[in-house]
Formats: sequence, C-alpha cells, structure tokens
Amino acid sequence: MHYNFNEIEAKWQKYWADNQTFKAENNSDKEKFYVLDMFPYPSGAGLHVGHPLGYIASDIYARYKRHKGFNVMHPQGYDSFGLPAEQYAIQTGQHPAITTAENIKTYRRQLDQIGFSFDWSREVRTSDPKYYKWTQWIFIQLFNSWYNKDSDKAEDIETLIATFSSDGNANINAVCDDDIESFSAADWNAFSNKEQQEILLKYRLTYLADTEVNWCPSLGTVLANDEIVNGVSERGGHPVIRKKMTQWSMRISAYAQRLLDGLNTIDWPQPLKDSQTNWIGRSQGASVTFKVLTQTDLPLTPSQGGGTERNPSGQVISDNNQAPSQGKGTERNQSNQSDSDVTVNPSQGGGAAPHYVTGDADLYAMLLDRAKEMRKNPTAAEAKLWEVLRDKKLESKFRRQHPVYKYIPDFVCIEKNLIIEVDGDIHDYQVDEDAQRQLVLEEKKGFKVIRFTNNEVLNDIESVKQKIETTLNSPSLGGGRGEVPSDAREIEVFTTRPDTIFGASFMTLAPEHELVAEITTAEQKADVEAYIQATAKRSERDRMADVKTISGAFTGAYAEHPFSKEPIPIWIGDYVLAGYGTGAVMSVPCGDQRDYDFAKHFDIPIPNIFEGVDISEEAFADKDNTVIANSDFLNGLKYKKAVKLAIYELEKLGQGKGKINYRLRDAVFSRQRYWGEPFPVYYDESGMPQMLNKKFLPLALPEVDKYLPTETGEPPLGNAKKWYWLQYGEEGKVVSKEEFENSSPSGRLGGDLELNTMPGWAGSSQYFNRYMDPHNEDAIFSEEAINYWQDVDLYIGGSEHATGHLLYSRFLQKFMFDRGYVPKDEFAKKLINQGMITGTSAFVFRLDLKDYTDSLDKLVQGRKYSKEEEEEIKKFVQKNNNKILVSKNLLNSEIYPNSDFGSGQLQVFSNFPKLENVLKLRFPELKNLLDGILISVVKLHANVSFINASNELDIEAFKNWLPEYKDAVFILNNGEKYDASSLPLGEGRGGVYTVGREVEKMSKSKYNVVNPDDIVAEYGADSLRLYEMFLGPLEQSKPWNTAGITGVHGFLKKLWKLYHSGENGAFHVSDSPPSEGSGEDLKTLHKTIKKVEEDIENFSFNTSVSTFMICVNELTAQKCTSRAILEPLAILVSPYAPHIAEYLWACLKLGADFNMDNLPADYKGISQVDFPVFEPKHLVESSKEYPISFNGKMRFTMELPLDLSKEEIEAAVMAHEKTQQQLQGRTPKKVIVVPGKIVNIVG
RNA sequence: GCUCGAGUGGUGGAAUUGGUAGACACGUUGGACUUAAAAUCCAAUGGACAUUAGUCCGUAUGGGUUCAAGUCCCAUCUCGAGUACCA
Repeated sequence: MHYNFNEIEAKWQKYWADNQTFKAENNSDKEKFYVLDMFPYPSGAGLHVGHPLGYIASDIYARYKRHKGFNVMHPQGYDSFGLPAEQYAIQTGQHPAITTAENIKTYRRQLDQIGFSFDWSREVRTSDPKYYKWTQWIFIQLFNSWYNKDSDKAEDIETLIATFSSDGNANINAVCDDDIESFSAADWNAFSNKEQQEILLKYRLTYLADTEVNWCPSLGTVLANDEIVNGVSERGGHPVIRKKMTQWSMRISAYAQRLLDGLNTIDWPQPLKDSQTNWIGRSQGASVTFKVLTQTDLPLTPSQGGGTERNPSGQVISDNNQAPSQGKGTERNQSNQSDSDVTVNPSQGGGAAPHYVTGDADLYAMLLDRAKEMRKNPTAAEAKLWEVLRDKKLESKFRRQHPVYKYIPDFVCIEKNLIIEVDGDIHDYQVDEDAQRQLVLEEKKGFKVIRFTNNEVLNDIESVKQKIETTLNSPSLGGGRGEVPSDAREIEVFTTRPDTIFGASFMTLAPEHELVAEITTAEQKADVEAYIQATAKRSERDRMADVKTISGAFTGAYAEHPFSKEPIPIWIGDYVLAGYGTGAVMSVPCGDQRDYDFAKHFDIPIPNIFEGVDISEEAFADKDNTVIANSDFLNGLKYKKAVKLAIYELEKLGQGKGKINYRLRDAVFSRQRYWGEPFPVYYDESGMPQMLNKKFLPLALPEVDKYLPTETGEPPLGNAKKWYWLQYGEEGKVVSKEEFENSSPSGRLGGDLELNTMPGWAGSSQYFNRYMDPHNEDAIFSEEAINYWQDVDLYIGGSEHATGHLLYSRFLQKFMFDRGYVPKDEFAKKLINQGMITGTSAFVFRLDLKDYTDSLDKLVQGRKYSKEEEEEIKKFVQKNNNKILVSKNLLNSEIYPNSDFGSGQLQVFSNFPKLENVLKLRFPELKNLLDGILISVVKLHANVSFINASNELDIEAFKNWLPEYKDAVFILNNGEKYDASSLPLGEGRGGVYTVGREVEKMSKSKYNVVNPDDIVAEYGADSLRLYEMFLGPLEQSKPWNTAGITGVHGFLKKLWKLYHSGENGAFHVSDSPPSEGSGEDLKTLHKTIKKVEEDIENFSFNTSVSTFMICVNELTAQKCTSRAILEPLAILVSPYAPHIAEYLWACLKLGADFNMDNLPADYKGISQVDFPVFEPKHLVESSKEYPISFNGKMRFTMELPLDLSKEEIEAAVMAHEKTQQQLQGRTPKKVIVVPGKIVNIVG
C-alpha cells in the first residue's frame, strides 16, 4: 500500500465531523483549556498559505492539550461585518449578506480540508442577528454605566442618578465630559427630564457628542485613530480630514491606567505590549496655569519695534524700549488693574472687545466717564464693601462701578455673572426703576442680582460677606458669560519637566487654541491670522511630512511667569498640537529641542538653567544628568527633587499640580456604513437618544435600495424605507415614517432610529466570551459557562491588531468585569503573534531595445554607421523589442536596471558581460552593430506556479499565460535560444530558463500567491501543516517557497514506510518487545518525546518537525517494527499530522483491513489517547564523546565513561596520543575539565 | 527622531543555562535504478589552501570579559516592526 493522503485525509475529516470529535462540553471533570484563533474576515479572495499558519499552530497546541487530558475548547467563527462586502454591494448591488455567506462557504471548505480540530458547533458570525443582538446589548450596558473614579470602576448609571438626587454632583468623582456645571440635589430634581438626560449623557460610558473626527470623504465614513496610517486611511489609502460630527463615542480613556497596569498581568509579546503602552501614552508631569497679562499689566512695550507705544485708550504707557523678557518686572497692582480695565474703549481697540467689556457699545464712552466719576466718590457703604470684594478676597474677581449693558451696577463679578447692589437712601424713590433694571439684567443678560442696604453693609459686613460667598458658590449661578469661560485669561499647559519652569522664556499655543483670537493684539492680528490660515490649509499629511520647517507667529500677548512674575511672550506654532494635552506648552528652549529650534529661529532668548551644560548648539534634554541652576529655589537640585519641589510650590500658588496625561482618546464608535451592527437606539421627540429594551433585540439591519449615502448626505441606513421605532407599552416594532406619523401619539414611544452603524471592532470585542455559550438566547452567556471557561488560555493572531481589536477587547473585558458579568478582567492569559508568510516572487528578464544610432551619445563615442547598418539595426529593434527574455544567470550581476536605466548599453554590458557574448553569438547579424542599440533589462513578475523547485520556468505555461510573449525568444542559461521556430525539435538543447526570485508580500498583483487548495491536492493537508510549521519560528516572518515542501512530504512517506515494512509495502508491526534490534529504539523514542513535549510547550513547532525527521530516520535505520515504539510515535505525530496519525492508529488498533464505515462502537480515535510519558531512564548514557579543545578550539573527540572523575578524565586525555601531538612537547598551563561537557587544554 | 526586534552557508533555519557552529530540510553536484522521465536510494556540500593526513579563516563590523563567546558587555553599521512635532 502506498501513502494515499487524499483518500485518508478526506475519510478522517468526515469521521471527525460525523462524530463531533472535537466538540467541547461546558461541564467536565477535566481541567479546561481554551485555545483561540483570531477569527477571520471572510474575504472574497479566500485563503492563501499565509492565513492558516496561526490556525495550524493553535490546532497543534489544542490537540496536544487534549492528549494531555484537558477539556479543550477550540472554536472558530467569522468577523463577517466589514467594508469589502459593502464596497462590492455598492459596485454590484449584491446584498453584503449574500457575498458574505458565499465567502464563508469558501473559507469553511478551505479550513475543513486542512483538518483543524475546531468545535464548529460553537461557530459565531458577527453579522448574524442572533450574534449581534449581544453586541447591541453590550452597547446598552455601556450606555447605562458611568465610571466612578473613587471606586475606580464602571457602575450602573442608577447609582449616579441616586447620588444626583440626594447630593447633587459636587462630590461625584467621575470620568466625564469636562464642561459639566455643578448642581445641587434640589437643582437636579428641578431639572426637566431632558435636562437630566443631557447631563447623564456627559457621564455615560458611551455617549453622543460633537467630536472632531477623522472624516474620509472617499470612503464616506469616519475612521478611528488606529484605522489611519500615515495620515491616510488604512484601507485604500484615501486622504482623511478633520471634521466635527455628532458621533457615538466610547469613554475608553477612563480605563487608560488600568489598561496599562493590566499589561503586567498577561503573557503577551513585548512588542505588542510596547505598542499598547505607546498608544495609551502615559506621561507624568504637571499642569501649570499661566496668567495672561493684559496690555496695561505690562510695564514695558511688547513689540520688537522701537519708539513709544500707546495702549488702545491712547494713554502713553511707556517709552521704555527694552524687550520684555530682559526687563525687570514691576510690581503689579491689582486694584489699579481693575480700574484701568474699564479704560479700554472697545470702539478703538481694533479687535473684538475683551470679554470684560460688558457695557453697551454705543453708550460705552458715556458710561465709562460716569463710572470713573462714581468710583472717585464712593459712598461709605460702597467703600466698605469694596474693601471686602477687591483683590479677589472672596476668590472671585469683582469690578466696581463697571458698565453692564446700559447700567453701571455697584459691583460685578463677570466670571460668575453676579451683580451686587448697595441701595442707599438716595435710591428709595427709585424702587420701580431698580426693579426694572434688575429684570433686564437678570432676564436678558443672565446676571444674578443681590441687593444689600447701606445699613447691612455698614453694620453687619460679616453676614453680607457670607451671603455673597454662599451665592458665589451656588451652582445655580451661571458659569460666566456664555462662550467666554471663567478662566479665559489663563493658559493651562501640561509639562513633563516642571523642574525647568525657570527656563521657560516663551509660551507656544497651537494655532487652533481657543484663546488665540482673544489675546492677539491689534498689531499682531494680521500676522497671526495669516499664520492660522496657512496652517489650516496644510493637510495633516503635509504637516506630518514637513516637521523640519519651523514656523509660528507672535500674538503680541504676554503671560506671567508663575514664580518670577516676568512677562513671557505668547507665540503660536504648529509644532504644538491642539489635540494633545491642553494644546499649549510652556517653552523651555534650553531643555527641549523643538523649543530650542523655535527660539533660535525667532530670536527668542534661551536662558540656561542647567549647571555646567553647554547649550550653545542644542538643547539639553537628559533628565538623569540634570542639575538645575538660575532657578531661584530649585538651584542645585537634581531632576527628581526639582520636579517635586516645583509642583509643591505651584500648588501653593494655586497655579499648578502634578498631573498624568494620556495620549489615548475616547474611541469614536459611529460609522456611516451599511454593513455593520445597527445601534439599538432611537431618538425621541426631544431628540434625546433612547435605548431599546433588551427584549426588542436584535434590532435587525434594514433593507436598503442602495448602499451609498443618501442625497442629503446621511449614512446608507437613511435609504431604508422602514427605519422608525414605534412602541406602545410592551409592543414595539420597526416601521416606516408614514406608519409612525399616522400612529396615535397617545402612549407612543419611539422616533427615528440611529442611522450610523457600529465599527468593525464592535463585534470582535467580546466574541471570545460568546463562544462559551453561543446559542444562549437569554443572555450573552450563562454564568455557568463563563465561570467554567473563565478566559482564553492561548490566543493566536496577527500583530496588526495591537492597538485596535486587542485594546478595545481588553477595555470591554474590564468593563464587563466591573459590571460583574465576567470573572476575569483580562480576557487572554497568553497571546502569540504569528509572523507573516511572505511570497517568493519570480521574475523573468526582458530586454528593451532602442535604436541608438540617432543618439547624441553615438557621436560622443565616435562610431558611425552606414545606411545599411542603420537599416539593419532599425529592423532588429523593431522585430525584437520586448521580445527577448534572458535567463537570470546571464545577468551575473545583482543590479537589474529597470527601463528607466538610460545611461547606455556600455554600462549594461559592463554589468552583464555574459549577456553581451551570448547576444553576439545568437544574433550574428548584430555582431558589429550591438553598440547601436540601447538595451535595458526589465524585471517582469512571472506566476510562481510556473516555477519548479530549481527556479526553472515552464516556458510554455508562461507563454500561454501571457500571449504577448508567444513569439518571444527565450535565451536559456546555457546561452541557447528557445523560440517558436526552434520547436518542437529545438528545445534549447538541454538548457533551462532560470528566473530571478525575490521575497515580497504575498499579493495577487505580484503573482506570488499560493493557494492552500493546490498544496493540499498535491501533497496533502498533513504535508501543508508540517511544512508551515517547518518554515521557521512561529512569530517570525518568513518566505514561502513551495519547492521546500518535498522535504516534509518525503518525511511523511518515510513515516508511512516505517509502519508498512511488510511485503509489497503492507502494514506491519511486530509485538516483540523493543530494543531487540540495535537496542537504540527506546532511546530514540524517548529523546523524541522529551524534545517534542518541550517544543510544543515553548511553541517551537519548527524544531519538533526536525525532531520527527531525525526520529524516523533513526528508527528506519534501526529497522524498527516494534508496536511499543510505533504506537507512541503515532501519538507524538498526531497533533502535527493528524490524518496519517489517525489512519496509522486505526491500523495499529484494528489491523490494516479495518472498515472505515463500520468501526467498532467503542473505537477511540487517536485524539482521545494520552500523550506518551517521557522516561528519563531510557536516555541514561554510560559514556560521552568528549570534545577536546586546545585554547578553546576543538581538535578531536574521545569517548570516555561518564562516571570518571575530573582527574581521571584529565589523565585519560593527557595520555591520548593526539593530545601529545597537539602539545608538541609543551606543558599545558591549565586543563579545564567540565565532566559531561568538554575538556579544554590551555597552554 | 524615538521604542522594540533581528543580522549565522546558495536558501529556510538549528545551536533552551557561554562548552563540538551550521542540526533538520531545500537547492546544487556526483552516483545507482530506468529506453527516458518522475519517483526512490546512496554520497558530497561554509570558505581557502592541501586534497592522503592536515592547516588556516569563519555567526554584520570593531573592541572587551572568559580556560572557552553566535550566545555576555561596549561602540558602530545594516535591515525589519511599531510610533511619530506627545511638550
């Protein structure tokens, strides 16, 4: 019998399927083991040989673990939502579900024929409504959760609502939007339902927000950060722009620290952990608040120009021409500042009025004059109260007699929208007018007005003060005047180097920073606006590509250094990114190269604050060797201490605190696609999003006529005729717009459904848990199932998912853990990234010919051709251009010039002298004319299926494939011609055409894709499995070369022969005890058991294939036929080559004539047999072949018993004749003896 | 630029803790069998000199530690992956 792999493999695959051999039970006495592959996206192209690599590795491991007595779950499924099926739908109109189903069928067939031990009863498909029901359910759970920083976990939104209604939000420590105003319990309870919903949305873990997103116009959808590579879309490479859209987002940033910490608890590849760490991007430092100085705060002229400057009010403020950063700061006078603020007249200011100008513009000048008058003559009560309010004594800044609208109230706190009036006697007759004025201020201008009488102020200032304080702290007080935040005149920066704060000689804001317009002075306005426009024009990509160019603009504004109180200029520059930190930096040119370059470029001073460091050439960024100087209280300190002290001092000033910043942003969760999970969300009458009740899930994807966005630019679901939610009580359904509008409003719930769908990672972030109980219709999985299977023990997949799928899955696992659904907060204990299998492209080499007789170079070379010669050349070129293909060995150079190579034939031939000779030989008419032709060599991909193991081209197949070369001339490696005319007798006289080979990514366009179907048909699944493992280490990227498969295929044949040593290759094993032959067979077996076991545990599958080969070679040489050896061997091999192992096992157990269709009822396949146990006693050696080296160089070996002592070994070695020969009479200085290892003689 | 990983025959790759470098294969060359091919089997195969013995050189390069270095340390070069003005 010969090894008929096709028949064997088909039969046993059927046997496994029929018997559900690999079905895993959810309750078992055995220990569980969960082996998982990243489920594939079923693409139309089907599998190539690179795809199964990881599946084969995991399958070997799963089978091995079954042999080791584990209850192994090894499921498989499909990540079947996604773009390609949708693009195909757009092009052809075929529903993505149909495309997907077809592709899955192909995948399944291809997977089945490789013999995986998948438990297909657990298959999931993300696009199956029964599956995405639970994806929608998870979304609802996220919506109904918030992140409590105090307990450091996600909690039910109800706990938040309970706290709101009992205590307001003052003491809530949550991860939430940053624009939340504080409110009391009373406020909360007084809010309308809509207001409450709006507030809750700012806390939910998935929330609807206007976010700046990466919009890809070509794809018509937004992309997550991890879907963008080098500024263009990962799929298709389309440009991406920033755009504001209302989108669902996931508050993954809440988990930044835990995602980081969790990495220490899992056995994942370091590069993958590194890239997650990088992606999360934690940096520790401080946030520092800089006050922006107003014009009048500045003692000195801000601009570089000379001469006297005027402030906008026309008042001469300085004739001092010193640059501000060099000048001394003068003491600032707070009360002066307050007063002088109002002297700014907006009508002359040039730009937008400063935010504190609240007076009516038309009346402003008049009001201002009156206000000034009034300030000079305060009443006693006003003066007394001013003493309490001025200089921020109550934390909030008050202004007195400050014009507001048409009035001049006594005291105003603009930041808090609070007006304080002191009613003197004089006002008594004015009650009506005051009431009117209050109404206007409160209703129209949004101020709160509180009044005190003169008496109250004069007699009980304490209670007045208290009342003002209470009012100031009341959350009902507005947060300031609309668009201008209360801290508008402060700039917050994040820095990792607070120790270098005294080196900050300027500040830089991102051009997009919200304060830029506000602080820019009139003189600088033009500059700044021009710069902002210039940066806005540049695409993300340009900005990234061009990081060398330094650009920026001065705003004219200054900030106050928190410690030195010096004014420092505020610049804008596009090297500061709006999206990171606060979009502003304190620039320390001496300690940061970018700041340094910027300062150099714009001639900004670079103060040196490092001891003994030269910064004349570049910045000094080395933290470890830092000693701070010129920095007041930080002088002489090292980095760590200086950081601590700087933060401490900043905290004392209230201008900073230690802070940890993360790069990780919340994940945008909406996609404007059709082929994805619909959100279980409708929008009610007030426009607020509402979740569908769980019992209405799944909300199935609607049918649409076309898969493109609607004419109004809405996502494809906008095309659906029925996409309204209509619900009365317990009954709900999806209806058309008409049906909804015609339904009775009484008791009706519902509204239009969400038009976006979920992104690709939605369905893949918990699928590993769904496998545990995939058919459960009441829950995502049962408690019993999750508690039994717990988590994935081994996860194998590609590293390209490092910052996408794998990060989101960890995030969702932690969320599920917080909410008590899963027992583990990391879903996969161990993860391995399989490497990519690259293709080995094949090339033929075409000669491109060009008539060279007219060329200028010809004259330079001084060669002249006769008319006849020129004719001859022209004729030849015309006939043979692009028609001559030469064998690789004629191009005996590593340089293959392409068609652009134009420096003349001389260089071509100096590179390829062999080619020149051959051409002269084969085309005798050209013998003296070759100089007249410009020849360049062009590489062409040839389909790898035409290439044999020796890199020889099947010329006829190639010609059939590319008919344009039907009449081409092939010049073979022996210099012979092979062309249409030389057929059929010519045949190139034994020559062959050798192709060039290069490793490239496997791709259709490179014609180097190898289909596993072909391999399986020709060599069998077991050969494919073995060869994929044999190629090299699992994690490593390595090239596929089909030729090499003969090695492992030959091994399988040898293995077969070992069991078929009978007459005519009949199956034969002997029951005689082992070691009857050479006595070495047990040693061979146990050596193999040991090595294979170690290899599998270490995922070193390539070396165990070698081990099998060695084992079979040895047993063959030993003529082993012993059942005691061959049975364990079959088990050892079975994880790798399960089909042949199953067959041999059946022969061993039932005899070679067993009937596949009628196996004994109690027959157990090889997969259910225990793994052989390694017994060290078989490997005990009595002697060792010692390498004897001299000065570390091995010279010869000698066999010595292992039980010799060091001294005995030394004596034996020294006595050896070869030792004496090596020493040539010298006496060794030293003899190193390592028993059982080596002897080294020094001297 | 930064972070990580890797450089070993013609090729894929072995060498788990420093201890016989190149296991196991592919390819190549020679041979056997065959009308021939395929298949199979045998032998050789890091390089150089010698070709009988043997000698020297060899794990990207240059240093170092050690009785002994592919393996450990330092520097340099090259390639790959990730990331990128992250303050």
